[in-house]
Amino acid sequence: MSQNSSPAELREIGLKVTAPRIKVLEFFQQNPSSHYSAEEVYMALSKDDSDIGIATVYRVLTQFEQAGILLRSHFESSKGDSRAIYELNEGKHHDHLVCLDCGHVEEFVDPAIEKRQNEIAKSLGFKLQEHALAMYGHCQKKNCRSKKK
Amino acid sequence: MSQNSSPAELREIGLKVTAPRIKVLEFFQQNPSSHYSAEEVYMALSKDDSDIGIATVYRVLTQFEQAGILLRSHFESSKGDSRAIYELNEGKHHDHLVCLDCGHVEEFVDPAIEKRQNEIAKSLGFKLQEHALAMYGHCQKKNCRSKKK
DNA sequence: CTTGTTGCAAATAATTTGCAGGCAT
DNA sequence: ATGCCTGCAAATTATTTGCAACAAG
Repeated sequence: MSQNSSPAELREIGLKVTAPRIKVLEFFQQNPSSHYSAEEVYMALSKDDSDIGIATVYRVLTQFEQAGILLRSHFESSKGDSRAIYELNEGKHHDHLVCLDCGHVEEFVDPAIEKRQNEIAKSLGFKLQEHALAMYGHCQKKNCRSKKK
Repeated sequence: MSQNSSPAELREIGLKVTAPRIKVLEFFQQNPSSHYSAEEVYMALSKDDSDIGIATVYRVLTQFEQAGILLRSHFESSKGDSRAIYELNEGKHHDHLVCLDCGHVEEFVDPAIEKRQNEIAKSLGFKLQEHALAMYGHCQKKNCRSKKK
């Protein structure tokens, strides 16, 4: 049944059910709460089997983001790593804490911060629409640094 | 005297005092609390007078950022505007509130938010190093939208 | 069928780098 | 003098787009 959710979701959005779309959607559903760049999705799906072009991956990711299925972020610490990162949109808004060494991403929500943001925007005369808060630091996992490029 | 501060600062950093560097530094000093992309700095300096290459602008901006004279940020709302933005580093940390219509940038600092960030990082086992908080919304200035591209 | 979709290659956009000549010290 | 700098053009990186062949409904 979790298998069938893919085609259904796609139809609801008005997108034809094609192999590339199903593969991308399943990839994210199989790895919830994980963050991937277009290149990483492309690599993962390529190694798996058939031929799916990188351009198609970009197109599908964009369509999914516009449909609200995926969320796009950009994590840029001082040493700019300038590529978009996608994750499954599980409804609940959250911010990110990224490990500068291994790339591990923790998600979190803080009511106090959200509240202050709204107050600040209002006091400065802005109609707040969205925000992006990313914190960068060093995690303390044993396997940290493993992803270091 | 404010004129002489430029060459002095450059020497302290160990960079030779050259025309491009002086021009870029003065450009930012003449427009404090303003945010510019490499392209905008290049345009502004080109229109002014002599020939300074865009590559040199990028090199100088990078050097100034590494020297701590400038701060680099990336403002990316949903409709990704993917270019780096530089501003004079006036010592005091702050976050940004960007108008999605005219590009106007307001700076702010909120002790409550800073405090919560540290607490969150600690609770998740991270040694926090830096963070980037950008809020996006609509300002209410009369001349808003003028910068809309 | 008919229009949406895909892979490939070429095109963009932002930024970086190689190189030979110039300039600051 | 001499090594740091600069402009120009070519190279990179991330992402987008044109196009003809192809497949979903």
